[in-house]
Amino acid sequence: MNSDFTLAIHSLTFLALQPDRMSTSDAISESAGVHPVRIRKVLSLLKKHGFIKSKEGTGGGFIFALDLCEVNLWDIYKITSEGALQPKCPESNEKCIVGANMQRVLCSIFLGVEEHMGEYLKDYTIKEVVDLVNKRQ
Amino acid sequence: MNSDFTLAIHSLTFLALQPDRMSTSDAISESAGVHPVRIRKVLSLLKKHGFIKSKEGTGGGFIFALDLCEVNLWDIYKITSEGALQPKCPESNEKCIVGANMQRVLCSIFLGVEEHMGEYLKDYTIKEVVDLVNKRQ
DNA sequence: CTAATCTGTAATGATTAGTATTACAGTACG
DNA sequence: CGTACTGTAATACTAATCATTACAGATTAG
Repeated sequence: MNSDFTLAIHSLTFLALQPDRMSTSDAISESAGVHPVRIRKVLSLLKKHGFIKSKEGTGGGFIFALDLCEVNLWDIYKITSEGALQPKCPESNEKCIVGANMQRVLCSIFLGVEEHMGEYLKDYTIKEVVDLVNKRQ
Repeated sequence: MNSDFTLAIHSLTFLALQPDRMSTSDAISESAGVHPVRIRKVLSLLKKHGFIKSKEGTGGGFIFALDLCEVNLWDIYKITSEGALQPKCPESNEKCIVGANMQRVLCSIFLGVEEHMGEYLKDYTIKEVVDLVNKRQ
């Protein structure tokens, strides 16, 4: 799994703590320790799904578009990393009963895992993450 | 995540269907569509944890050491891929409250996710996987 | 209107993770 | 002995991830 998921969480948490003004991709990228273009790519996704708004030009940047409680980690996972759990199986041998069926079986298992994980992630909203970040300063 | 986890499941399922004789790493690798050395590396792990036995030399190979119901997918995940969910965060900025705390928060969240996934995977034993593989031949 | 400051995105290059391959030592058997 | 295996290290290849460069478009300040 790439780190788009964690970068999205990082970005949203950052924005959550600056609710009154625009934050630039430079500021967020400095906080997260990655390249600004990378952050803009992630933010672009988040914008497309309506979690944040953006504004170009001087004084522009990004800002939260929803209430912190309305965005949970499962929403974020789905748009950044859905399907990432399943390791890609090489084409296995159709002549072997195991090879011929394993891929199907593994797919269904991993789908189940992801779904199950979803139930867990739904319980974490950005509000909760913000609270955790604030807890130990 | 690399595919050691799925290769381990594949190998064990293969062995489960050959309970009376040794299977070689070549046979398993052909079924799984990967290189024999790779399979031997995975099998080496499984052996170290007592799931299978091996024998060198002519007529040697690998064979299941336990009852199929005694091995569940969580056991296998733990020895092949524990911690693999967490994407590695780059060193973030200690001067920013988000950067300084996000890593700790994400770690605890991912630990929770993995633990939760464990509850799900514990319900799948190799026996169940074998049944699924046999279902549609 | 022009320069400065942003987002948006494509394209390229670097780095790292994952995998295949080679090589060879060690064990067992006939 | 020679053959057929496991066990493992070392190297090479490939694919995924990430950084960087480049530049077009939007917005604002002066």
